[in-house]
Amino acid sequence: MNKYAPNEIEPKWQKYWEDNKLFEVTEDPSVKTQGREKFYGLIEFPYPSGAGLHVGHPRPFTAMDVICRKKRMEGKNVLFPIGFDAFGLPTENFAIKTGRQPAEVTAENISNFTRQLKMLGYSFAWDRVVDTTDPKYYKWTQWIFLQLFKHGLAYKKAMPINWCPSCKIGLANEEVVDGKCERCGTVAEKRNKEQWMLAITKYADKLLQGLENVDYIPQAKIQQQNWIGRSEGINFKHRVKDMNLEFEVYDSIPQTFLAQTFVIIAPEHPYVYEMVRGTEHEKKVMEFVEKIKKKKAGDKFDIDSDMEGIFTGRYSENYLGIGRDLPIWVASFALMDYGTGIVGCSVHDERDYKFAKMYNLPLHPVLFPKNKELAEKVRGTEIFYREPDGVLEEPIDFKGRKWNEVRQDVIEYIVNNNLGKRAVNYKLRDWVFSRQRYWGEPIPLVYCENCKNKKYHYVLVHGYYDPTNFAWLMWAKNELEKQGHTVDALDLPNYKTPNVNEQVDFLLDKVKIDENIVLVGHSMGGAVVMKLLEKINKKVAKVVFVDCFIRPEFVDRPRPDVEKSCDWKFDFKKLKKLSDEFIILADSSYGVINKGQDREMADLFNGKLIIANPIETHFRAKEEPEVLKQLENNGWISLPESELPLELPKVEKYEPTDTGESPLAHITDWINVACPACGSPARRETDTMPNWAGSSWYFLAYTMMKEKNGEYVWDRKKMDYWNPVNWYNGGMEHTVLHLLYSRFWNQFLYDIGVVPTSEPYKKRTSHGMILAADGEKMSKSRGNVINPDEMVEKFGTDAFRTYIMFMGPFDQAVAWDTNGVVGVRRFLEKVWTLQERVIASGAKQSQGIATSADANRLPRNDKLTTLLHQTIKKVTEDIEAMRFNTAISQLMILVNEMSKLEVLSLKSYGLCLQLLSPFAPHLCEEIWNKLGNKESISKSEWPKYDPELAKSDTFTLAIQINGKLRDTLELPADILEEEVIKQALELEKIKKWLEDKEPKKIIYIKGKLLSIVI
RNA sequence: GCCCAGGUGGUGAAACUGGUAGACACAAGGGACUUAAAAUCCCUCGGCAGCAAUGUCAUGCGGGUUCGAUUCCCGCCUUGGGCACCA
Repeated sequence: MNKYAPNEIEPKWQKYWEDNKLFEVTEDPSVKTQGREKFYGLIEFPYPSGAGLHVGHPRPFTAMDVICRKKRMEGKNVLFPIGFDAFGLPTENFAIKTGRQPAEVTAENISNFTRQLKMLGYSFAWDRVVDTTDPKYYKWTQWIFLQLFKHGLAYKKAMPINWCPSCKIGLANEEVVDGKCERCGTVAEKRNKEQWMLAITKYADKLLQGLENVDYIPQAKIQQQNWIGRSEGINFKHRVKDMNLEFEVYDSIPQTFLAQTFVIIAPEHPYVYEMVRGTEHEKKVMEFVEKIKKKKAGDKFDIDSDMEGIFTGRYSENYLGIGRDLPIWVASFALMDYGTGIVGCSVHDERDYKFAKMYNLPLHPVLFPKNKELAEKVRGTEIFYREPDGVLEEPIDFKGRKWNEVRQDVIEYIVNNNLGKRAVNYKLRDWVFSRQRYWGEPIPLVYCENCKNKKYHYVLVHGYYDPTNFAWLMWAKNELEKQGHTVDALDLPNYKTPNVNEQVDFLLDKVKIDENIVLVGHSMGGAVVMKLLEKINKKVAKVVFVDCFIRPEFVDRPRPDVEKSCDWKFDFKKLKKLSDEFIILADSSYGVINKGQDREMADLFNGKLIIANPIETHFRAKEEPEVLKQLENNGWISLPESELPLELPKVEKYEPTDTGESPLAHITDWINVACPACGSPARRETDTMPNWAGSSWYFLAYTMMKEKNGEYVWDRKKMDYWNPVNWYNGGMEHTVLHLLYSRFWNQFLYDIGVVPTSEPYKKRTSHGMILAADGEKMSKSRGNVINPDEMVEKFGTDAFRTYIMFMGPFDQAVAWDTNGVVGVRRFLEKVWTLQERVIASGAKQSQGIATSADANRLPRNDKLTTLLHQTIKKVTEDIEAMRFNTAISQLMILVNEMSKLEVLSLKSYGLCLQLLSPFAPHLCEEIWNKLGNKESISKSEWPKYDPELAKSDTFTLAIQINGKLRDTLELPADILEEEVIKQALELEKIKKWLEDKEPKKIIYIKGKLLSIVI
């Protein structure tokens, strides 16, 4: 027998796998995959840093490799891909320092990572490798962004960024240490900059609901839910005394509404100035506002310890009609972007309480009024009542009633009595998508002044029973006219008993239709717009449908007049060609038009679907800003899809410009382009996308068809076969943001019909970090990084992999211990040495080895057979549950037992190798081959255990007296309870402990324990 | 501060669903083989008391539920992850 030489056998088998394309897979059901279930295992693709792979990476990679190797042996068609998430700060900062091209550095890093990953023997489908910085890849990242833009989910907003006045560069949060620039130590400032935002908040509910049907580890689900932070509360209406000003106050704990004694408003709120303008309070209040704004802009602002406020001099008049006026304060801890930016305060909130104490504001510890109606409804009301102005010091006794029951009752009461209306709020904020950096995907948009200033003629068409002065039409007309457009918003004839054709003729008579027209229909007005278009058959600039329908089906009540108003037959093929832009605006509450018609219309027109939260159901309010937003043109024009990818141009300097724009702003040839819409001079967007972008859809890229030239083709058939991902493992540090962002993109892509499922990942698990030997995080600066190259060189890949799986529970952080690798290497040596005993058994090497079917033919009543079957069971179950450490310890127990035997059957040894092969694939391939098998062990069938053979025929009974272990007893497995008790009570030790006392109670846990109480 | 997850021998840890706490390894000590070393094999290995049998304490700390708690409940201490421009 040769010595175990991993450095010889490992490269040999890696080459064999690669040459034979063993882990490349096809999704063509007609070829190899017939009748086989697919399995898509995914790991978070690495960021190819210059430092190379460190031992933290292999933990999740090895885990998923073990799972995938096992699934393959179980007969699944397994896709296990790999790629590189290569855009981002570290490479860019390296480029700035060294003056090298980021693309060049990235290519080097990727090639080093590839070498290391191959060295570790992973069964990756290397033919599908992706690189987010490859223009062929980011073509689709840009394409997805354009879809988001076209569907109204990308918008610009002024947001503060960190800015170093000395380096003249925008800083990432990470680069600001103690409020100072990481590189030069200058105090960082905040600067306001227009940024592209993605409206992830519009998906808040979907992202929440989607969690119900996925199998994520509980922490991940909870973290996602908490991050989205949905709360259902009440918006209370307030009126400012002596002013014509009303506002709404959002309260997520409306149970306490009557205890409110003051109102606070966020310093940034525009109403603050309104309220104090021209009063004696103006100067002081506005100074305070400025001070807080500055404080908040700094890094150190702490919402709780920096609490302060100032009285505005204003009162909320006759609060909720109960005859009390509440003082209105501006306070540092009121947040503009949560709720309405105005908070009603009571003693029941810790912050409010602290604030009230600080400024000596009155407190009413009243939960409910002595209101007869409510008292009857909420049984036991009096127990919640306290005298006004008495400060509540002790907790409230709810006498068994649950907070939530009380809450629902109170909410109902408030709504029924018109004191406020239901409102939902989320903690989730929109996603800041712009980066003023070089090394990211360019945002494929162009800003065109000419398009922005272009004037249109708007035709606003109202619906059934909606005189124009009731809905938003007159308001929108006014707003659009202010912007210099011309508008027709006419009252249609006979709108109470409408005839669509009559209305169309009426409009044709009054309005000249040409390419400069924007048609806007509200509700039934949509039908008028469609019939009008059909009749004139001329192209218009834009068509907007505001909660329209193509069939008169209603959610709330039937409308026979509407049903009769036209034939409800439209030529969508023809209509579709009559404008380049169709916008379908739907009411998210679906209070009038049923869900589904919006999607259908968007499909029929190939239009942009926007699901909005109108101020009133069905957009009945006088002012609907979302409608106006869709009508306005902000000058941002998307590149035609055919011009993608928009490639990153090469630049000389990677530093941003002094103005805070990205380095791309230096390149005038690149920036100045002809507007794709009108041809006049326009400017490209110079911001790039964040690192999150490329990683928000990479799991789809793996399943896209990649052509010989590396071009990706969005092939639905292939995507439908592989998606969703069956099992996604990643770090806990990614369970909030990355997971949420990629779920958002996937849900959006599902909504526009280009991916098969709304949720991208069926199952999500997480691994713990590998720490350095000193228990600290591994980092270059600490100098405690362990390099896998060195480990593989010393101990071999198999020992390295097996140790990583053995070192501790997979989901917890563990410190690296090189000594531990020694122990595992010893174990593998033992496995290798066992070959001798197989040969000694007389088995011929040529005869081949056991398959799982043969396992049942192992001798019965043999201790090793029982252990072998127990091991098959345990290893199979443990891998599935990611309990790799105990799977390996079980294999160690098996191998220790085998080592004690003089002769080992070929069958037993073969089974042992199969079970070990996912962890130590090279070693097992080598021995498997030496034993005479022609095919790779990965092609063999995963062993199955026989439950009968896995059972032992005896067990050890533990005997407790008063909960303490006093003796044990070896008994046959099938013994009856009476016999157990009889035998136990006869034991000398037990007799001694009982001292002739009669047991009060005897509890028998079958096959385990007997508990005697005296 | 807020959200999430941990805390068991000298070390990494194990313990199914509330049922013998410390499996499997590492380190350490002792022994066998060897001229010697490496490798391998055997033994010991949570604390305290005891020659031993055995007893007793012990799963971050304090309480509770239970015949029985590392496991469930309440309070506290502590370590790690995330907190929106690191990825």
